[in-house]
Amino acid sequence: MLPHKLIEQRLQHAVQAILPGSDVAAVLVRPCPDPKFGDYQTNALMSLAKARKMNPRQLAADVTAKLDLRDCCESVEVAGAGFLNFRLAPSAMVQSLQEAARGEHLFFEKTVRPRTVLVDFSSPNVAKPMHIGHIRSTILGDSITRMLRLLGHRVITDNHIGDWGTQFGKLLVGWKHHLDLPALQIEPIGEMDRLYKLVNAAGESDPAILEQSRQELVKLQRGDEENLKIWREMLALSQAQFDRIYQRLGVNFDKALGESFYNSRLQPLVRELCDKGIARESEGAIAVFFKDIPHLKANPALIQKSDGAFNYTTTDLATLAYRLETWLPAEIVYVTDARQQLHFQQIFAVFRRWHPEAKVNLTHVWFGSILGEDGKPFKTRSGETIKLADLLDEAEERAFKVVSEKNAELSEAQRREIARIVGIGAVKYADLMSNRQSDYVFSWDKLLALNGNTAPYLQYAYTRIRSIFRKSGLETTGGGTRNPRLALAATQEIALARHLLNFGLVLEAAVDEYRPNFLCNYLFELAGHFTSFYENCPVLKAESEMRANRLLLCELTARVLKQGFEVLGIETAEQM
RNA sequence: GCGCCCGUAGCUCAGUUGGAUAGAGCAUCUGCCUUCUAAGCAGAGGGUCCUGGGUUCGAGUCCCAGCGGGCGCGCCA
Repeated sequence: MLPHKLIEQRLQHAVQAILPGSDVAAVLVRPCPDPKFGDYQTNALMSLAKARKMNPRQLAADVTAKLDLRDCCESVEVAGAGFLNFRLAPSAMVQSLQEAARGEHLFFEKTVRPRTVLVDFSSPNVAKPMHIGHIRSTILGDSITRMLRLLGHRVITDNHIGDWGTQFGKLLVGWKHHLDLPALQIEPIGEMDRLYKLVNAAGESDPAILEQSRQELVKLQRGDEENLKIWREMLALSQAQFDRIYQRLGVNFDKALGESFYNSRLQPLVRELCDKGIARESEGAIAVFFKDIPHLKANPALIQKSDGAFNYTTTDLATLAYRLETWLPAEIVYVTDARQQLHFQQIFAVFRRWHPEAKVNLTHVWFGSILGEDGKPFKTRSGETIKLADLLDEAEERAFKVVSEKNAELSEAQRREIARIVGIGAVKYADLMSNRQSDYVFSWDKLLALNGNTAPYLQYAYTRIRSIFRKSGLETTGGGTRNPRLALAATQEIALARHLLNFGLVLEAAVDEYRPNFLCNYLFELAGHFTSFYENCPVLKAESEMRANRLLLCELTARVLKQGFEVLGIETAEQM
């Protein structure tokens, strides 16, 4: 068991003994903010004492007296207002490193309570280019999925593609009257996008075109063969585009049930909500009102428009119900931008009335916008939305220039591959490293910077380790079990080892709050500890035992970095 | 008008159940490449955490009010 888990467990038992019946779930340890205090601390005893009007230092002393941590801690001390500081015994730290070296763990443990989680993210639209607005959802959703799976949860990813709706009326008019077939073959998305914009603009000055679009839409919805055929072709062309982007990003979905999949469920759903008295007619539409929910009081949810058509609230409700009956998830996570908060509050509120018995957790993991360096929504110079494919191309191109400068002796193919890993990694990392709820300013110079909290800096730390192993002629240390006398002496060695031990702690926090940036910060600090070690502690030039110890630290650091990157969806290169 | 979010170093941002002396990168300044990749390291300066109250042993974090900014608010998604 990892040392901090062991401490936590014993601590909870001790608290239970001193304060029978108290809720010890919140009695947790975390790394000390400053190593001078120790390795781990708990401040939970202060709040327990407060709630009981006890003397916090006395409580801490009483708990300490009940604690036996001689096998893993050098000292346990009461400090300050009632902190309890734990300093690990060097042997406990070494033991943990050796377990990791033997492959018994990588400083994290799988959950003891695996749950089924459905993650809904990305959701691009048919016949439109994927753009900058899709990137955060895609990358955050993918990383959240990877982290959950690493900790042993069962995850189903479902891409809720926008493949139905009023835009198809205009698209059909465009396709039938203005289609440029050669252009469609070369650049299908661009052509469909052009058709939509063309008809949309024409409709603004000519009501007849709008009427024509409505007619085509109605025909499609009624199952007209010709329109369905065109619609299916638009879907296939779009899916090919999505697949190319997802392949570049290394993102996979278990399911891609678009909005159209739920068409047949919408009318029955509205009828059921009306029959149950949850929804009612209002100004010609069908709406759900929330008189009893203060912040939704002024915001009823429309589930059927006055013209009889359904909207995305209807579809989302049908989708939610389908997912629940199909996969029985304990939780459904929606990864979308902040502007949809009200929408999801409405969806969740309607759903709770509709299925009050359902135990499922519904979570809206929302995120802020990507801004340009002028602080306004990120656009091209001409004011167009930035296409995702172009963004990725530019990232690779810029990375290629840097790699070529720094490492001109590598072959072009090698430099291209490194540029791909660094460029895509940099775009992803920039998105994941900031608090997802803040807007962030997109800057090529910052995300491809070679220092600071960036993908290239972290990837570089990894290549330095790999370089040591190449030079040593060893692939790895071979597990390090042949070095039972592992001892850490230099302060940089100890700082690095201590940080390695906290990987799992951080991973759990990142998953609990769906905040990959916790993991990014951890990896940045790990890379910092490593480079500091690298500068001060020669590895290959060290004498036999010290050399083996240092090689082991290198190997474990590389493994944690690689594993950390992997759950962020970022690749590593052997050299840069 | 109502609701949500934000305001931390010159700039861009972190800040984990409220917790110990508020951190990082950039920029500025000072050192370090006959030594495992200097895409690096070591160090320095730089703060009324928007303002004012409150709760608390303890507030950047919680509550209230105000100022400033972003976003959302029935037939788009």
